[in-house]
Amino acid sequence: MTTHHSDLRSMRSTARPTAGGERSDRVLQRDEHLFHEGSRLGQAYLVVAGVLKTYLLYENGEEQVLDFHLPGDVIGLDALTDEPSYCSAMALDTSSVRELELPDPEAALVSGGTDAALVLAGMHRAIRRLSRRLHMASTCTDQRLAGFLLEFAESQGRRGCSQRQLRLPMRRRDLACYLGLATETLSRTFTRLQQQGLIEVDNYDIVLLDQRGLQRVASASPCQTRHH
Amino acid sequence: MTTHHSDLRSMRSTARPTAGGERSDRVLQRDEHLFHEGSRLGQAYLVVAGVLKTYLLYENGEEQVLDFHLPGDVIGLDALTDEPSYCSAMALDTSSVRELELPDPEAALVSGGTDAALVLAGMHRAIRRLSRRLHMASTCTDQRLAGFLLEFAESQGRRGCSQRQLRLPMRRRDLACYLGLATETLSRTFTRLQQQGLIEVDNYDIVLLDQRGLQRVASASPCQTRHH
DNA sequence: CGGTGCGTTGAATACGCTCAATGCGGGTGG
DNA sequence: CCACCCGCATTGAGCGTATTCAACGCACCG
Repeated sequence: MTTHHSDLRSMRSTARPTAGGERSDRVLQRDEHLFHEGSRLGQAYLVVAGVLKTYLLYENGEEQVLDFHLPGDVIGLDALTDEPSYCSAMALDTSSVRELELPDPEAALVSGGTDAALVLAGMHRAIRRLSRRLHMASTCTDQRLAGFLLEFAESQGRRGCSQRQLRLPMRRRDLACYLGLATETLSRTFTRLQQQGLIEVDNYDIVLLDQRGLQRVASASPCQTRHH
Repeated sequence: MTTHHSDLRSMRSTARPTAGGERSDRVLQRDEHLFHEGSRLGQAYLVVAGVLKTYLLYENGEEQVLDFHLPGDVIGLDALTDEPSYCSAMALDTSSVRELELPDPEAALVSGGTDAALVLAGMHRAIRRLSRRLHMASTCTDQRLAGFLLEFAESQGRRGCSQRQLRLPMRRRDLACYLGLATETLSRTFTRLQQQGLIEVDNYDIVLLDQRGLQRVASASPCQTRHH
């Protein structure tokens, strides 16, 4: 989970020394990965020396750095959920990390369908979502709105409603604050998508005319903007 | 914690029905708050009808909407950590929510210094940090870099190092990806802050000359940009 | 009928991005 | 030891996009 700037003090108390003394540290060379997105961790890591970054890579090659990790930080709280890691970790310089034994309570807590596991999974999902939105925040407006509409449609689908016809439950101002835009810009973006024949806008009622087209817009690389 | 689009299915299993049958739903009018930032929750809420937003308000009056919550969503997983809620929740329209009893295991799990509580607190912090960065992502470059430098200085302080003289452990490209900028823009921003006498830049070595000035830049309102 | 809230549209500006060139240090090989 | 290259940071010019400020349209309501 990439706990940000956790201090040693708090983790020491949770780290359970391996029977028989200190576990040896693992050394990473510059540009070497500690783990990759999607891998199953099994344990967290304490950064002992050096510096690492956790990051996400997107389809179009863009990279979103999530955090930098300096000595004393802990990486990979992910490991506590039974989900695969949602990000990659790479050493920016020669570094050294120590594996942390996960304390027993979590081991029990994480596996199976315990209540706590559900909560952890929920927070895990929230972090993944926020990371994705952090990246979306530096894309062009069409991309952001298209992405939102698709996601909203999907959530409507999960509720058993139409995935094509949407009724937005929020005012423009709130949606603008959600997407990080000025309301005027949001408005213009709606009409632009409409002019491209991707959606039909009638105030709060939106029809997704071309779902595939929206997908394309939502995941376009930055420079594809200028062809029209 | 604002669990995003958790479905009913998974939460029903964790909700413990109050002894003696259904708890009555609480109805919120449009623009009415369910809870405010900083308040202690004690329980989570299931959205039954209507729509709510969770959001953060910043010093300068800007608002960052974190999420919209539709029927079936759960708000306030925050309640599981013993931290006060880090965001506010407001009804965007007449809405109805149901209080969820927290299952016993968490009650025990959350209180005191259990290991699990540490982990939850860590994830909680991560979510708060990401939310903040999400908002920073739509501010001007000076603000973003100033904010980063101050935060980095503080983290250095916690490690017992100088809070004035920094040695950045990452390349420009990584920092740019972290801040959501082009490396050229980041470079220009460094020199701009230097020209303003706020910092001194020598490759990876940065000196914070005017910490208060940086604070001011970091938390400026959007239109304060154009006075110089 | 005149307010008020909200969404849209228009014009001008500012800001960050792209592409290209330059600077600079640290390697490597002749 | 020097020449050259390579990676990386910086600087410059031009451009595109989002923002700001302003006006207008429209529905709702007193």
